[in-house]
Amino acid sequence: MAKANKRTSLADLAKELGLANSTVSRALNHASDVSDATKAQVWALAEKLHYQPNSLAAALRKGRSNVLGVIVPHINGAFFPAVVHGIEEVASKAGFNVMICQSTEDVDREKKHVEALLKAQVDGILVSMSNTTRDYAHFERVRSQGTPLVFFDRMPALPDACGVVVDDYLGAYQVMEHLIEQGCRRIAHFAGPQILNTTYDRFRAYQDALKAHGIPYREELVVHLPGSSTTAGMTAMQQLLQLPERPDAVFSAYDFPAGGALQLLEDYGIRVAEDIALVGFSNEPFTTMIKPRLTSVDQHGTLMGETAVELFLQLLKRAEPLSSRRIVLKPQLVVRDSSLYGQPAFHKQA
Amino acid sequence: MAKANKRTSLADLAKELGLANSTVSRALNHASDVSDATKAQVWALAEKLHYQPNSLAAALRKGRSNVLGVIVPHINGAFFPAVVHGIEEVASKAGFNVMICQSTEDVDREKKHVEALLKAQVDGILVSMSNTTRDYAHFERVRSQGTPLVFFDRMPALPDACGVVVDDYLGAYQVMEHLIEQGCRRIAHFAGPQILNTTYDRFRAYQDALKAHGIPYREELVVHLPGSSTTAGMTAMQQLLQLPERPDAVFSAYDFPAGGALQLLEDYGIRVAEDIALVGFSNEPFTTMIKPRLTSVDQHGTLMGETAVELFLQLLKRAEPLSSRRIVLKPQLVVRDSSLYGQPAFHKQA
DNA sequence: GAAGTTTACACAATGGTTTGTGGAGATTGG
DNA sequence: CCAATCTCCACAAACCATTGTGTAAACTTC
Repeated sequence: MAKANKRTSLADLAKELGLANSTVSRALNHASDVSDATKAQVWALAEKLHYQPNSLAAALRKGRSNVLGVIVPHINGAFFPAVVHGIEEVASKAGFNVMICQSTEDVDREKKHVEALLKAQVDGILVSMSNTTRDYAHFERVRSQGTPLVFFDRMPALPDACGVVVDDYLGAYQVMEHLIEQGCRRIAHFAGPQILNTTYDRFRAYQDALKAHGIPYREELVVHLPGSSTTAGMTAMQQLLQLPERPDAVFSAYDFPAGGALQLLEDYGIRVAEDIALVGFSNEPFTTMIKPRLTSVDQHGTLMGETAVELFLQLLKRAEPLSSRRIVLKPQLVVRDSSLYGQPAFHKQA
Repeated sequence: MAKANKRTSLADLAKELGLANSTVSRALNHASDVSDATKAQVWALAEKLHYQPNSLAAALRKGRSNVLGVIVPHINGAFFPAVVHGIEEVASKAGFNVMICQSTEDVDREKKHVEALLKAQVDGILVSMSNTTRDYAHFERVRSQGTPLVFFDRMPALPDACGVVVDDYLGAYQVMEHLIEQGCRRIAHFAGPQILNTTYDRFRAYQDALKAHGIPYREELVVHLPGSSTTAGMTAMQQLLQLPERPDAVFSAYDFPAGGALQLLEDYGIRVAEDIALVGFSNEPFTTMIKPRLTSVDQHGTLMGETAVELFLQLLKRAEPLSSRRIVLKPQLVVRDSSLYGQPAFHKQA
């Protein structure tokens, strides 16, 4: 009665049955070249001994681990969790395990995680870049090894990069057209880090939309946020309120700062929607809970995660030089009370 | 100029340098029994050839994968993402990769994920049970294999189960005492599934607190939620409003239903806080964004994740029969406007 | 009934690393 | 100068499953 903690291996089954390892393996897997009788024997014993195949050994031999690596900047807010949700859903269905890492917006940790995932022989890596990533050498390494690499949401400006993003430019442009349609003319912008394609595109759309509608671009109406927190939005709003002339709308690159601005405006007795329109970006759950409900842009996080995995699966099939594919999802402008300029937003009747 | 896509292995280094595999291995690892000169040689060549150790092979040989499996019911809301955040943080720091799975509240998927993780030779499993889990055979299997098993938040009623939970009973009891202190006497409860220790404890505390303060328990004031959504809370509130006598407080086992109730009450012109106190549970981000701000209970999700990993690391060290340890975190009642019964909650000045 | 095909399995190599053992050469001590 | 000790490294087994090849026996076919 020793420890006997050792898991039963395929070889144990073989020895017990007087078969060769290969026969047992074939009996358990593709199962050609082995009689139904022995198949039954093998399966019965496997069941009885609680045999569990060792994925590591199989992966080592087959050169395929069925593990998918994922690197996200963080797991805060609603967006990235939604993406992870979608990723896990589809990956799991396709027989893949998901290894998750967060870079915490730190390129060094991002690099380390890439290394660790490659060492773990993952079959592919899904990554949304940190906002401190400047060079892409660590990503090049992945591709040069032949490991499928799929970006999502935040992707580098490389011509041959695969990924799935949402059309931030379009989403932001729609926001702007909506605001202009509402009669807003002094539209302010809370900008995110310009190094990221996402927030950069939102800013670009802000500028282009102004231009297209003959509205002059005023630098003083753009506040670069230090983060995406509520308080960041409050101080940004405070800054705007100190201008000689108040903006009549604010388009924030994130939802939480918009929420902060909303709170601050309330404290100042300035009525959101009636006096100043407010729009966020991301469609966080709280946007439907607050008063007035916040107009925002949905990024389809779950769909993005699902699509990213499907793209990965495609890359995995073809051993070809990984044709660069970029899938662009359409964002959805969700108009709610906060952007209906000039109209009383509170107590709108059902 | 063939494909040459093959990654360079330890054996390649050995051959190139005319050394034995063992020497190269020792040079790269603990590095005793090998001269500094050859160590340098090995490292130099490893660098030059971009050698990346194959974790799978190492894990297979060492019987240790440095992978931690995590099973969560889902990745929605703020709580579970926070836990995952904490888990990844500490696990990563300890040199572990994290494999994440969601059961989607489906015990069958939970079982499959347990199987998959064991096959993947994970060094331990962290799990928060699905609400459809009735028997714990699949968990017993894990422990019988000697794989450390740590529950978090939702754990089974087994005497020898390890895990980290928050004291839901205490949190809920504090909610009740707070409400009673505010003068509430007809306190309603939105109850979660009674199969889960968490929501069961919240309900139990609700009952006990009433009893302790000589307030009769009224069955009609308890609504069992079909889910934890906003709409679930709205219909539950609607149901309560049809009672001959209105409750003067609602303690919801989740935040979102409380938010839904708040919206419904507003539609009916019933003032939250003034006319009816409202308390949720989980301290979702939206609780601070809405008006009135929602009183809630913080579950310290991130801390829970961190603690769970630390508990796992302890279990991993000792090969002993895994002493059952249950770590209980203190929840934090966060009193905000919505529960200040009788007081006007809106426009409270700063 | 001989030649050719199929069936069902065994043998052995393979994947990449770790680790116990052993041994040649260099060093030290008496 | 010989024995004892150390250094530094090689050899080979082990981890566990997969897979190409080889080979008996059973079967088909004319």
